[in-house]
Amino acid sequence: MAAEITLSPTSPATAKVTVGGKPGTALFAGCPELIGTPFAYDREEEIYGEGEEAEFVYKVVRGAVRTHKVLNDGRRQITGFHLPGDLFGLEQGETHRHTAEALSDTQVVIFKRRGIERAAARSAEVACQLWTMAASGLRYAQDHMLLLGRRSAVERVATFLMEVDERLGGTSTFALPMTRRDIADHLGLTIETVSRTFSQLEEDGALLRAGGRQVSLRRARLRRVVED
Amino acid sequence: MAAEITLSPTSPATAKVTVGGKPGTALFAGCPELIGTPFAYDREEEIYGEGEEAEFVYKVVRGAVRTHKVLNDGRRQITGFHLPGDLFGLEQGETHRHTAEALSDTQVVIFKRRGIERAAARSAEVACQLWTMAASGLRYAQDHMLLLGRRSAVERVATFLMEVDERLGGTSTFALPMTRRDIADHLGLTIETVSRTFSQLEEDGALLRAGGRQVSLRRARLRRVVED
DNA sequence: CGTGGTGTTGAATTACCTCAATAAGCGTGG
DNA sequence: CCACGCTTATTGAGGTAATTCAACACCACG
Repeated sequence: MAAEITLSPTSPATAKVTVGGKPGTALFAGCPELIGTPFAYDREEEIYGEGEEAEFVYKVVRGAVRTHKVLNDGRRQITGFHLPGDLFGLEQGETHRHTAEALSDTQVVIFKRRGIERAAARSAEVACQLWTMAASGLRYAQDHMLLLGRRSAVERVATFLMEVDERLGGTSTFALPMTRRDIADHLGLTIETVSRTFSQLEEDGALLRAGGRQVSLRRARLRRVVED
Repeated sequence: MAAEITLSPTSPATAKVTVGGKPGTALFAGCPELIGTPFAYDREEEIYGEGEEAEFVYKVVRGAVRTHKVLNDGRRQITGFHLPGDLFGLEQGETHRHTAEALSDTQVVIFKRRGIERAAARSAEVACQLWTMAASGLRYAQDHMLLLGRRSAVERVATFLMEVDERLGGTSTFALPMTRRDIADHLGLTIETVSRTFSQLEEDGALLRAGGRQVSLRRARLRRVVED
């Protein structure tokens, strides 16, 4: 499980890439020195561990990543899933506050944190972008606090499915990139409860399943489950 | 409960104050135009509501504030308590994403959000401070996600007590500034469970109580309850 | 002294968990 | 293409931590 792999991101990939964000809003705009290096991880490979020095910042190109925290007895809380286009691993402070692992074979582009910080110290525009990213992470975390603190199992799962759908393009038919365990550890439930809840939602006609991961949502019904 | 009070913070308090943060790290340093206006709220008074335009940013001077989110059926999650020295209400985006209310009679200093944003657009230093604040909020929220998703009632209450103690100065004897309901709604529990857990912790010798709010912690014991 | 808000305690209920068995995917190699 | 083994997912039965409902105690304040 804990694949102890030492990254040496300085050696590989010679092709450097300047990386923009979503069309229009280039990431770290106007900072030519902030170029990213492509990098890849295998399924279940650790990208960085909690407590390690935060040397890099990552942007998902293909695949998916989870970040989590663990208690010493193994209880785990997944704080976020990161899909193509998402940035993760951006800390201020010297160390990572959680662990990141690839859900599947994943390509990322990495940036040196120091470089970003130096750019932010000079450019108000870059610094504002960092603020924006932290703020949107904060919004997500606060919404999730409400979910974890006050919502029932069905509500959690329904909310989660709609969220993933949206982030995957909103086609309402897709393959979940994560296991039941990952979902459970994100929603503060057990795998069994997640599984049962999927079954229940299917019975209620709120979704269709094909082979575990593949789902097709009836969004209106799901929305009625969450109702707020 | 929902005291609908219209604030007109433009009219009152003539005494303007420039406000620094913790000693050494002045808040919005080097920005003389960012001065705060003192303002006060009564116990249980709403400071701003979810969805309202985010016109001001607030810094607690005396008293205490809670910020929360609600579901339409009334379930509530308190996302944070704000004690003297803390900043709250800082959004990026036009509207507040939660409601803020005074726990007790509270004095704050308010800043115009636009002013701060304008300063950030010009000064990398100010922008970096905004990033820092958002990032520390994010760290808190992520720790709290772990608590809400994976910890038992005793662990939640014990963690909470140690946190409040620390933020109040770490004397381990203090009066909780919030009700059982507030604590419950912060920890994702019911008032009864919080109450029972206090009793249990007292039996276990992890704390002493005097009249509901007043507590005296045996920190070593509490730490053993949380254990990690 | 009442009165209303706040906190505690008890008894019964329940949503979710734990333990355990079975089934369904899925990659590998014959 | 099927058999095999391994991982992942589903389902059932029983247990439990936390909730719900309800009664009572405690102040603070008129």
